[in-house]
Amino acid sequence: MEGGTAGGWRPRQDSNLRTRLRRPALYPLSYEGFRAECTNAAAAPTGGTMRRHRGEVSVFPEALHDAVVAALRTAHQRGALADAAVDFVIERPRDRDHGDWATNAAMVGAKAAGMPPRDLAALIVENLPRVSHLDGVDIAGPGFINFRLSRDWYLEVLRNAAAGGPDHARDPAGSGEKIQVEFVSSNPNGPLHIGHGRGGVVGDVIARVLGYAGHDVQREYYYNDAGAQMTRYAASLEAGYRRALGEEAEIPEDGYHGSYVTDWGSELAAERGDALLGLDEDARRVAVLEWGLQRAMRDIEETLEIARIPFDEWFSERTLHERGEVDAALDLLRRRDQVYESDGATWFRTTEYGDEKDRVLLTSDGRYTYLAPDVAYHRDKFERGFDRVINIWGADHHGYIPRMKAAVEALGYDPDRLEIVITQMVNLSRGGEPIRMSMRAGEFVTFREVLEEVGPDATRYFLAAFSPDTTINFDLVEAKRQSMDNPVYYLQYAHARMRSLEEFAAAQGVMRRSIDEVDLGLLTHPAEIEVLKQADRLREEVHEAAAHRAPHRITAYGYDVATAFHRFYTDCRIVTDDAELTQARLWLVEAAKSVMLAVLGLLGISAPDRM
RNA sequence: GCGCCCGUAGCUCAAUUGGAUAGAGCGUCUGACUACGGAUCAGAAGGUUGGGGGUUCGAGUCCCUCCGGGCGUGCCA
Repeated sequence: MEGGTAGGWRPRQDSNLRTRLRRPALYPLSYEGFRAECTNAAAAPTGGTMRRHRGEVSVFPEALHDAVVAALRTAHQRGALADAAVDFVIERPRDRDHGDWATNAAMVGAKAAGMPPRDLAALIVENLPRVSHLDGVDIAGPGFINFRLSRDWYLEVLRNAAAGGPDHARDPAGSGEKIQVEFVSSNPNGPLHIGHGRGGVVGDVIARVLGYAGHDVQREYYYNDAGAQMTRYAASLEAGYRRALGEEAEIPEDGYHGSYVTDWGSELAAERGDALLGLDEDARRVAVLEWGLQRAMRDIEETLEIARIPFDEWFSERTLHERGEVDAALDLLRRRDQVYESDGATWFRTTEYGDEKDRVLLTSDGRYTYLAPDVAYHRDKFERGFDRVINIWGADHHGYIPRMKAAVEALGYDPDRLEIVITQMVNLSRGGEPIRMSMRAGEFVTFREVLEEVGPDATRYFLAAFSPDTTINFDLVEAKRQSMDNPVYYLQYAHARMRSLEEFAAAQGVMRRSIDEVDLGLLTHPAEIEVLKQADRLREEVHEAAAHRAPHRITAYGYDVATAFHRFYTDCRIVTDDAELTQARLWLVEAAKSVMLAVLGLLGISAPDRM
């Protein structure tokens, strides 16, 4: 068997099997690694193609990559090509009329081959080995080689999706990395706002997508239940409490002025009466703080539950202090000579890692800055054995990336294992009227209120549908309108139609036979095949969304699936007098339902039977 | 000033991370079921991708430079 080091045409050592499926764990960067992975994963090539785990039939685009490499080698052995390396890709053509897959191999290799791209393309096609389910190959444009798959392939896709249910394209648990996704992590001193909501939905969908792609995912919420902001919160809440009891009390200038402070102050008064007034100042402050912490956490947890955002771990900053991890982390930095004293404060040399200035860890009056526990926290994360740690942060925190990266590196970990996803801001409005948001200064619409007004499905769709890099304008009136302004209903309606079809068929006395007894070859209508072509994209779309931490690709894909199904529904009557065709089409509906349920599940959106 | 994000159709956004003729939805206009749900489907119009320069077979995408918007830039969190 040819090894990766054999002469002749080959991918460059660092070349990337650049399909739309790209996670290293499944699709290693080098051709050699790729081959080794196949062997190790008990997914060795069978015949000209490969089969994956559990009889999964997704052999593309890998089979095409192999075939092109083989063609290049054959051409080389026949003396038609000089020895060279080429870094080509197998990808979806942008224009679907060009075929199912395409490669740029002839274009990127033309220079090394010393021949025009189209000539090299012809040479490749000439030497291409047989690939099952490959129905046509042609050369187009500047030298693209386009591949067309057979209808039989898509019937395989149907069988796989129909039999496997919503998880039919899921990669085996643990086949990827061990990843922690930490998100929301709002301080427990008030309700969540829409920005937290966006981070929550983005983090949640990323976690779901990573899990579907085979990664072992842990979801974590880190809350700062220590530090100066909690003291200010307690002081604010105490003022609210005193007012509720009829006393004169001012919320401190640097405190929290939202209406919830008044509300929760009244709650506290109702619960405890004036009992806290009898305590000495320190005891009272502690009591108020503890009550306020619980109250805020309860509100946050309830809100996240409404939004269907679960967490595996709620991580308290206090526990870091209590276990001495903050001091230990600082000691470690001292031993590594990463800190120094200046102006009475303790500084961290983050500039040595590319930060624009050094940062204070211990203030001149001996208090930790927020950075100190954060350093300890990130050390704790990596000590827990994650291959990768992903933090979802709001845009207002982007300035902290360099120092966190610096901390991770200074602690001795590869900073690339810490990844920060920044979500841009959300501007709330109602009917075009901007709603000003200010956590500290007063009025704002909470995330919970948005969920209650718009509904979790529409809210989640809206917050997931845009690239995290895009600033979102979230209009409450638009978002809850049940129209095309919010495509979530378009997706849900597709599913409701599928369910409705099942019921209709049953009411007509039509039951699905075993798929093995059904002639799927009767499915020839373009709208039928289009549904299957969309279904075939599920796995690669998940991997793409996972690799790029891009939830919006799933909403876009779901839209395409729904479009294909609605078109099919319009063009092809499913339940007819033709019993055989009815069977085939009912199975097609079943396959489409698997895909739709997978998408809705990844988005955390409900799949109603009727609407 | 410096750093990060953004600038694409009237509006809201995509664009397989350098691929082929830049795509969707909304809005506008024109159409479609005597049976499975019209929250549907088909079609049309709509673009100098903010401006300029560069890199190469090829640029919305990468580099430089202007212009405009947002967010940061604390011994606050």
